[in-house]
Amino acid sequence: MKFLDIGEVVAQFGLSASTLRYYEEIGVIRSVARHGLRRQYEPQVLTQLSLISAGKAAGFSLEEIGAMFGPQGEPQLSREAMHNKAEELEAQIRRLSALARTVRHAAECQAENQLQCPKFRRLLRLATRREQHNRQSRKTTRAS
Amino acid sequence: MKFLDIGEVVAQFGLSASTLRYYEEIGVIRSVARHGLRRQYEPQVLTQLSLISAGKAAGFSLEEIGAMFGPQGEPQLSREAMHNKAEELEAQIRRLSALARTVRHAAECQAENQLQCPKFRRLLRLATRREQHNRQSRKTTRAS
DNA sequence: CTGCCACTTCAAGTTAACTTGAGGTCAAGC
DNA sequence: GCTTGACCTCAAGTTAACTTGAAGTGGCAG
Repeated sequence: MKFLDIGEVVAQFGLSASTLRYYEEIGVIRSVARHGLRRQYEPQVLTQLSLISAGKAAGFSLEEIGAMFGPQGEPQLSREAMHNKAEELEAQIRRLSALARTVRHAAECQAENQLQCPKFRRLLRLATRREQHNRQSRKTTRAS
Repeated sequence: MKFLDIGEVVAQFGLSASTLRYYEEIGVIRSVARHGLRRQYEPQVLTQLSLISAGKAAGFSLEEIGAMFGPQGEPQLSREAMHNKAEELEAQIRRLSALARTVRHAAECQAENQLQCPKFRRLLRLATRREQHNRQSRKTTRAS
């Protein structure tokens, strides 16, 4: 088994070394050994970092993401939990799609002020509907 | 013209009063008058808050969002800028869709450890591709 | 006219997600 | 065997986005 030095992970994935150490400190990734002082990572960690980065882009906090992995770094979610996550993602996608349509319309709309355009307002209402239950209301600490 | 008290905005939109004051302080919304000490908002502000909340859900910072409004609170983006925003949103949507598909697959996949499943890894690579140019690399301050 | 209470300001605190800096370690190449 | 440089630790700093708390103000119901 060939392990990866932190520098190799940095080179291959593009996050800074301090970020990787931070991720390890809060438990979202782990190193499997030391070479002298130096952390050694399994090549798997690159896949895991992809997962983390995708999760972050989807609006999950590192804490939430960390909870999705088992002690050995394997994704550990029940089928039901995963279906739930997929639901959340799809809801988020619907909202973003509505927003994208809204922005497209605004770009083409003739009204000099978009807030006056009824179609814009209707689209906007759609884009914002049912947002209460997502990142916004949880903890109210930052949202997104 | 009927103006809204901060409490009415809170009641109708669901953000806290301190958040509204904060938004005003950093310039993403504005109040148009005072009644005694009390801020008075135009009803328009509700639409604007929808826009802000949608933008946040899409991963824009309040600073970026603030830059999308003119001094009177009207959305002020060139057609080109709006098309660009729409592109960004659609790229984000594609990534989220790939992620959602990945999660769905993981939920149904028979492999006991998803990281071993080749389809999962391929989906994951798709979900993460070309992510460099988004929120991640800007300022590196928080990402997501 | 009095009191209440929904607002106000301003300073300081909080949380997540990192970064920075100072000072230390150690394997590998010369 | 010495130096070098890539790593290490630990504490403290930073930024965005808010929240909290203390102390004050003023319209309006009674």
